[in-house]
Amino acid sequence: MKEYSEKETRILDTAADLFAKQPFHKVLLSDVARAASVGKGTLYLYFKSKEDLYFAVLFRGFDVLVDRLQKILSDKAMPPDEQLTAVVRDLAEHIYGKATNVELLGVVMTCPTTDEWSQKRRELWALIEEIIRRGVAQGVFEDATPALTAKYIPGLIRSVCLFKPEGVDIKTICNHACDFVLRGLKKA
Amino acid sequence: MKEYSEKETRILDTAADLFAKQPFHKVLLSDVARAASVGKGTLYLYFKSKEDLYFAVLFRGFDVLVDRLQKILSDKAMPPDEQLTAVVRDLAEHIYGKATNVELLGVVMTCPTTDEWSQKRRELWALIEEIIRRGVAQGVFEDATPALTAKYIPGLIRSVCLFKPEGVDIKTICNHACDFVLRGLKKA
Amino acid sequence: MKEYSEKETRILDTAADLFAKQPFHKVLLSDVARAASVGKGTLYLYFKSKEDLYFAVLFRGFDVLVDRLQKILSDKAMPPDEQLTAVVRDLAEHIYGKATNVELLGVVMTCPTTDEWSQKRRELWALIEEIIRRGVAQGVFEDATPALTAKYIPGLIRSVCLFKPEGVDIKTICNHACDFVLRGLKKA
Amino acid sequence: MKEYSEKETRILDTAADLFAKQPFHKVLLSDVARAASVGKGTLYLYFKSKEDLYFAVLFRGFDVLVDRLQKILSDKAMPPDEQLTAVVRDLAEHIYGKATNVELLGVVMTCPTTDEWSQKRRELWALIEEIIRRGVAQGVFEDATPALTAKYIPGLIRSVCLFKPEGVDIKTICNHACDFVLRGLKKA
DNA sequence: AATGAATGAGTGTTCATTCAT
DNA sequence: AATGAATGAACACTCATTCAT
Repeated sequence: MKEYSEKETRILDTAADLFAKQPFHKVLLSDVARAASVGKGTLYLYFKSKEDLYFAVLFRGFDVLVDRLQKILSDKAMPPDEQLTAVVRDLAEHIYGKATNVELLGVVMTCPTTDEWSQKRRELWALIEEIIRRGVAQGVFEDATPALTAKYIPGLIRSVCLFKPEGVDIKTICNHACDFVLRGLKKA
Repeated sequence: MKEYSEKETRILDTAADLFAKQPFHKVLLSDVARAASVGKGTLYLYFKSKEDLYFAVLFRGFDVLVDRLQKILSDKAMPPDEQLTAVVRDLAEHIYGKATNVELLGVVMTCPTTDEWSQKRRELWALIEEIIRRGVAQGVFEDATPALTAKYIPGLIRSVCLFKPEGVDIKTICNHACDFVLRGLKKA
Repeated sequence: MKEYSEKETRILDTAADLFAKQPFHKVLLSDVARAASVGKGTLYLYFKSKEDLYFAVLFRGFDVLVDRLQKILSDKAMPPDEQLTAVVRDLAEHIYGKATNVELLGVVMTCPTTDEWSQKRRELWALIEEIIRRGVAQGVFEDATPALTAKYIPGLIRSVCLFKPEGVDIKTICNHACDFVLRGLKKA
Repeated sequence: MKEYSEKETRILDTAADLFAKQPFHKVLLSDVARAASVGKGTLYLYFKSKEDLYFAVLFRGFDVLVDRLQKILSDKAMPPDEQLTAVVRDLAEHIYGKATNVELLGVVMTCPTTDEWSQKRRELWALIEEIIRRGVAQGVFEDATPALTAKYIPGLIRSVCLFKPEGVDIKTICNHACDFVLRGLKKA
């Protein structure tokens, strides 16, 4: 997990909030500065450019998410299907909780091509793949291509959150998404 | 299906191309005009603003897509699981084929709130829901909430396309996505 | 008096109306065209440019005004003080009646330097000067510099109209302006 | 009197100069910026828009003028006819001195309807009216409607300046204008 | 003669970025 | 380190003018 100073954190929080509400080009750095209670120049002490700030926001969100999921995986006592359920639930809650994070999972997977990003992406996929493999090994799951399946589960969750019908609450959504994923994996 | 004049079509094609390659704020209207071989002012004869043009591009892509899928649905002789497979495959190929279309399904579902858009969104969902319902009626599918499932299938496809691992070709992707969706629906 | 074709007249009327309501740069030729029920291109059949149209509007108004006043002057039976009263009254009513004409008398006197304009300006001044001179000759007026006085009487009227206090009607305004002018001229 | 920062003053001076030489739509903000030795963006730190700058220029000129005239009024020792002469002379010199100021008195009285403007206008009129009233009280002037007379004296001066014949100098103009005004007011 | 779709030079305005304090 | 006034490159958008019909 990357570390951030107190001021960096405040800036990132503010920016995350604003980028979540509007597209990139409608977010003004002066708004970010004002909302974060720092001078406009201060932003440039921490981030090279507007784009740099944008990606920093996304990366931090992604980093936090992956870290959380890794904690689930490390609980070796939990059976794979429960782990997967927990991961799905956590992904859903995380995305659902902060509007930024919806956009996040959309861009995150494609745009930035630095090592930092590739690595983090691989961590997420590896983590899900690992759960599926364990499930297959234990005879709970059936999946010929766990690597592939792992890759679109995050997107599936994102979709479920984005396209949820009005009036359906987060619990219901989670349950349905879990069912859907598990039905696609559980051994007959 | 909305109709477009020859010149409108040329502008939309050009803009679609450019918006696919760069984010909104990096696309210049002067570039669009030059590439479409029209004067800059001409853009404004057909579209109120840059944003208007952007959404028009997205809408047209969406419109085309939905229209194509409706043709599949109207073939009453085709069994529901084949219809769903065809829809998934078509969605995947459409998205995969043009970079704009990836962005499309992301934005399309959330941003614009005009009647035109809501209506088109509903058409897409209704269409998929209808296939699932037929499948359930014929005892091929099992799904307690077809309306909900219908809502995230498009997102699922998008994810599969976005997150596809390097070097895997479109056919494989489609097949896997179809399997996944069908396993989630087929009656045991 | 310059002659204008039926269509030219319609364009000038419309333009006069619009230029009266807004400053030059806020009047669009497309608005003029629409309001005059002619094509935009048609304007250019009659006027070389936007500026040309603008000055044509002003000139016509000026021309009409001067022509009307000359009719007063030509009535040799009328005593000079009555003539002056009539001139003042006519100027006031003319300006008051159409908003364009207020602006008109402001610009008219300074801007255009063509022969056509200089000539028309001189006609107006000559006409008033002539009345004053007659008055002086008949011992009704007293004025050492009738040429100078003639030059600012039109402006005075304009001021009276522009700066009239709310709720005072045109008749009152005219009377007051007449009094003021006559007091400045009448022999003690 | 409104206060202006050093930079604001420089911008206003420059703009006043340019607006005096050309009509509004021919003055480019980039020219104003260059001539004032500031960045184009700086203009927008002080003025909301081009129009705002324009009116600010006019207002400052008006403000300066009224302030100067109020100094004349406050000299209680000066008899009313001398005060009026001084006011007329000052108005004339002010207008005559800067081309902007001609435009100024034309627009100033009608266009802007903000409180700031109405108030300043009222100050000017009140000031002249007060002089007339004093004159009437002292038996020097005769005027049934001082409020009305006050309203068109500024316009009269403007006319005298605008319509002055070629080759007549400012002194002569002033004298004539003073005579004219005083003849209209002096008790027989 | 009449039109109005098409044009693109021209301009007001914005906003990321810098730098003197 | 922190600031925010100043900047000017960059861009969306306008609108007088043209010209094919």
